[in-house]
Amino acid sequence: MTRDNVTANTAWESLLAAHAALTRSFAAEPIWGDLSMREYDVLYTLSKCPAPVRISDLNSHVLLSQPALSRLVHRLAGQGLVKCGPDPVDGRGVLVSLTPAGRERQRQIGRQHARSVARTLTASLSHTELSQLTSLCQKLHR
Amino acid sequence: MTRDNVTANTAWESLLAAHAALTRSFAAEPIWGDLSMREYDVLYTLSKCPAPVRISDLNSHVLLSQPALSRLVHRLAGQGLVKCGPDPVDGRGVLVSLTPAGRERQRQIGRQHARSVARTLTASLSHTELSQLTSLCQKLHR
DNA sequence: TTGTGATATATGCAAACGCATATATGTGAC
DNA sequence: GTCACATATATGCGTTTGCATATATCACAA
Repeated sequence: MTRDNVTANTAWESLLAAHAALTRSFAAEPIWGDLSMREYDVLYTLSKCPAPVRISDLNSHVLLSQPALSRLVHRLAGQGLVKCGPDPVDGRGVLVSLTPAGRERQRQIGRQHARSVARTLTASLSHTELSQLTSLCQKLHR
Repeated sequence: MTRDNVTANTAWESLLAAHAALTRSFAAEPIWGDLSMREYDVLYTLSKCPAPVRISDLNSHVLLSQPALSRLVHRLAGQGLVKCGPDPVDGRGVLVSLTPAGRERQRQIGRQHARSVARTLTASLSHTELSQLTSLCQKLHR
């Protein structure tokens, strides 16, 4: 294996380790109520969408199989946090959007989670380093 | 929210997105056989340990609850890929290690996976950038 | 040495997941 | 229009997960 390949694999392993450690740390925060982090992730994704989104579009943001996401969305709908409606343009699609209750719940959790993320990451990295990390990760998923 | 906090949250979101996209891409490779990526992850972690490891030590490397990891390890033992033995020093502990078959299986999958990781990451980042990413991620989980 | 609390792993059980596939709708060739 | 194929979501089902808790062992004080 070439040196570059070793470097690439080391980088991936570091990213995995950082992801696991930080995720575990955030999951331990007592801010999630009766939601799982995955459910919150969907609420968060929806909160950044100006218009209703198809389940398949959501699926490209969430690391979950299509059936699992479909059921997750319907669970959230059952709790009144999202609304599922037909897509007028494509009868196969389902358009998902936050209800007011869902938006409120996302904001409430998101406020605390954002604080926690900021506290943890700024404890390890400078402003410049955080920007570098963002830039590198963005290059990675294109 | 301060500028630094926004930067930290942006960085975390980028890392999450990169992790999800790359994980999905690697999972799609037809190299895993009858193992899940989580099961491979345990084999890989074991392959880097010179001596048998306790389940609780494994658990700090794998993002999985203790009962789930315990059952995963016993599944792997049932397939003859790992060996579980008592810890002579601490009767509560279970020491886990790769069997020859497990080591062989890890190597076989690992070879192909490492190639795939290298191909994907070097396509997006230079050698220098990969080193920077490693350094930043390592700082993150301390 | 016995009791008390901590730690390592295992187990019962309901919930959630992934895979395969069904259903419904869209798209384009003929 | 209709047939064949592609796409979006849903459902059946066996497996895996997490939570709560049980069990076994350790550490150490009385």
